[in-house]
Amino acid sequence: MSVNVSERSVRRLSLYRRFLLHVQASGGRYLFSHDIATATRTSAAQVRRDLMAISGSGSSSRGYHVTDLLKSISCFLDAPAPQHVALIGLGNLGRAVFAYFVGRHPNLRITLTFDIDPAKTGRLINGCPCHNVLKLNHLCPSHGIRMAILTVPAAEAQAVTDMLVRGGIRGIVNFAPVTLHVPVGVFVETMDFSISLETAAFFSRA
Amino acid sequence: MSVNVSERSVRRLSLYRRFLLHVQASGGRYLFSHDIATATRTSAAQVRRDLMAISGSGSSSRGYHVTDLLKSISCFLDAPAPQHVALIGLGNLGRAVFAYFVGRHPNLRITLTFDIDPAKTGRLINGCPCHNVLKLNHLCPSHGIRMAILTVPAAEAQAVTDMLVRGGIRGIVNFAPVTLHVPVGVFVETMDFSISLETAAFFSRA
DNA sequence: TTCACGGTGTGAAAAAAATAACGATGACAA
DNA sequence: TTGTCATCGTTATTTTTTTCACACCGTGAA
Ligand SMILES: NC(=O)c1ccc[n+]([C@@H]2O[C@H](COP(=O)([O-])OP(=O)(O)OC[C@H]3O[C@@H](n4cnc5c(N)ncnc54)[C@H](O)[C@@H]3O)[C@@H](O)[C@H]2O)c1
Ligand SMILES: NC(=O)c1ccc[n+]([C@@H]2O[C@H](COP(=O)([O-])OP(=O)(O)OC[C@H]3O[C@@H](n4cnc5c(N)ncnc54)[C@H](O)[C@@H]3O)[C@@H](O)[C@H]2O)c1
Repeated sequence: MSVNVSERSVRRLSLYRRFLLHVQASGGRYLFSHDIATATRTSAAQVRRDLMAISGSGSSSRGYHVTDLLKSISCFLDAPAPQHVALIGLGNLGRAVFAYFVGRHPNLRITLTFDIDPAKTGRLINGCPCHNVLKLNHLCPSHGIRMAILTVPAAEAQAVTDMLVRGGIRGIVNFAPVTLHVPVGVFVETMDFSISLETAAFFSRA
Repeated sequence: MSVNVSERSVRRLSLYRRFLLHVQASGGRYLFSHDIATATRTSAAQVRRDLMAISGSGSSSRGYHVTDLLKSISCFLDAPAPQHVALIGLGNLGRAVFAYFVGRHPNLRITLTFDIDPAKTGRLINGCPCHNVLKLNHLCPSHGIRMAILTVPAAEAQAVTDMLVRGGIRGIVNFAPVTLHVPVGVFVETMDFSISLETAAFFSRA
């Protein structure tokens, strides 16, 4: 399934899908590769190449059929059944992310949250139970959770990551400004605001 | 200054710096390229190559002198004087980002904020004035602001971006889940939570 | 002193990614 | 029908990025 498709390509496919959903919502039926390209800031050749990899086929005269293409991309990107996600750390950012998340990702579902603060554990957050982080090892496997969103303080992030890995998590979206160390086979995506900021600062002067 | 240094290299240099600051704080004095490499999940050759580009030189017996290297990297990455930054959109995320930002980036300073909600404009947020977004065109140039952090709803992001560009902004860190269109010479870094999430979801199954 | 060792700096090689090129296809106008 | 045209799918080429390889250097032991 994931054979021969690079990380960058997956990221672009996800972008294409978002654009296609907008087009579909506003009634568009067909798109050319260069339409998708300009909307997502890439090249027509790149779009065709990415779509080739997932065998989303278009017609040379009308282009790509929006709904069909959406189906192809979603079939490729999404798991057959919704994936369960754990959220660790219900501070400012964790709660904001949870609120943002809800309703936006039909194929992903935050089913458990964890914190270490007794004021937060044992309650429901957005209708979702919050457990003590020590139960992570136990609860993630039993709930079939393979993905986590990490919004704990930087100093705690590696320790929590180790727990997540032991609990069988294979994909982590990390908001803490640290480089996480994980075994091969575990995917980490760090949303590093500081690095992005410094990078933008640098190139704003270039 | 920025000649011959790729975006990826800048990003890594920023990571190296963060690690070096930790090492410095805990009293470390020298590091080998492979130390930096393992800490930042890259290779020793990559580290040496990146550092070569900014002429941060090390000794073959002791490695790199932490403080000297920090100086070299900071001299390369940072502007001679602190850069001024505007923050647009003081909702949940905007306020969280502002709080996070404070004290963390000595060489960057959020000097103005903007919103469209009359309940927010005209006040001080963290001691920083919040103006109506319509004044953006006028105030950014007069305050020497060349960078912006964008935390407005997705539907507003492009319109606000257009204002920012007209106001002379050259670097944008965008949190809205949209692909922004800007003229060449303007750098956009989109912190795209949805795309990162979907990418992690994909590779957690790979 | 002399040698072995482990590291740096850097050109060469390899790998990965993006771009360009081009035959094939179908729509449409003449 | 026939020719033109724009776009697709795919292969080839170019560019970018990473990794490899190795000469050279400073240190410490013999
Ligand atoms: N706030 C932002 O805008 C922002 C921006 C970028 C990055 N970040 C990063 O995101 C992370 C969270 O930021 P925040 O502002 O929400 O911080 P916060 O202090 O508000 O929240 C942290 C939460 O994690 C919990 N926690 C602490 N240790 C834990 C552990 N071992 N296990 C489980 N839960 C634990 C705390 O109880 C708290 O609820 C930090 O790493 C921060 O650097 C935040
Ligand atoms: N909350 C999250 O965790 C999260 C995560 C990822 C991405 N995002 C994105 O970040 C952005 C902000 O999210 P939020 O949760 O803070 O939303 P929010 O609605 O709480 O805040 C948006 C703010 O922008 C202001 N605003 C609206 N239109 C404006 C305009 N034209 N000019 C200036 N200001 C304007 C509003 O008054 C409000 O203060 C959204 O694009 C969202 O998709 C949020």
